[in-house]
Amino acid sequence: MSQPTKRARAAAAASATAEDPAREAWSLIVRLFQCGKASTMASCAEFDLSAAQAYLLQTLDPSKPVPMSSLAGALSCDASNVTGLVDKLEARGFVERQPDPNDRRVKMIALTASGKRVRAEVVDRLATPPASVEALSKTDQEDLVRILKKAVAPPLGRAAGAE
Amino acid sequence: MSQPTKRARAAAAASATAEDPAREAWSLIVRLFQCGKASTMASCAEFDLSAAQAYLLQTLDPSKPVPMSSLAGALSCDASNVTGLVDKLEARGFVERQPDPNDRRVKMIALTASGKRVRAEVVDRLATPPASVEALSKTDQEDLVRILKKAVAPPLGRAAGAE
DNA sequence: GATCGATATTTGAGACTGTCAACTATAGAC
DNA sequence: GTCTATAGTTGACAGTCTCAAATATCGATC
Repeated sequence: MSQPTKRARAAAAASATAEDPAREAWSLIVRLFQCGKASTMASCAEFDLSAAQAYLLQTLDPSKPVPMSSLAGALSCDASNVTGLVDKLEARGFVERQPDPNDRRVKMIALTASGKRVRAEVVDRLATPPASVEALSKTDQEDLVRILKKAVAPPLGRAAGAE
Repeated sequence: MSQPTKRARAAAAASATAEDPAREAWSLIVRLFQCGKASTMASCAEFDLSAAQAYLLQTLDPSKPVPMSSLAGALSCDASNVTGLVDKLEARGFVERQPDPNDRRVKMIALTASGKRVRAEVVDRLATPPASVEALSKTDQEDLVRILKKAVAPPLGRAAGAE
């Protein structure tokens, strides 16, 4: 802790620019997510779902089918990727492709009855936080929720107030 | 909101059990991370690195080589996976395998000079938060940092106070 | 110091994710 | 009707990741 040259530069980068709390917060969120990854994967495995499949399932609104293109948008991935994921979930009877009466090009993806059941379980299971989050004080947890709510976009169906 | 049966169950699961702030916080963190994923991938692409490669680079401590098994632990993935990632980074001259004088089985992964440079840039770039985080008030950002710091494990080298 | 069971790393096979480019079918405009 | 744009699918390919099997080395034991 004595040569400002290399040492300081490395330290500043390592701690992700301490002068900007937004950058630091983001780095911490990424790290936290990463440290929960193992448990997330394990949860998915319990349902014989890959992370991508589970996330797609989670993204679906049980009460409202969405076109595949919307899914591609929500998952920020290529449309052709969604085709493959839906194929697998459809093969297991969790989702089905429905025609859109207004546009015969689009296929609406809807959860089946069994899909809704599984989705509910998956969502519940994936919400299980790593121990380090559980260990925070109730106050910290509530503050976290309050702040994070401002920072996340609303899920697929809800357009900030619509229902 | 009238039939407690299906409706309530689905709603409770969908909002990630509002009664437990830890669960809700975790769900929000996952969502937030996901919404920053696209930008993260783009940042990695700028350096011609995959997300996994960038993350491995980021995990390395510029001042201290670590055995591959530690990396596997830190990335929570199989050791054989680390072999492949290190192969690619080594081919580009960012890391090198060094012998461990104490145990000839282990290979210590060290950043090269160019690897240290790239790592610093990558770390800096990946710390760039999505707009929604940037948009939070300074107070919220600082609270976030304060709380999140308690919830993340220290990085590879630092054993909670050692240096 | 030879042997045995554990550990670090590598290799190869195989599943899955994800991208791109090409294709089909349909929509909407002119 | 013809043209251009869009939704979804397909096939080729790169990358990640896991598992099981191999190799080298360690540490302890006889």
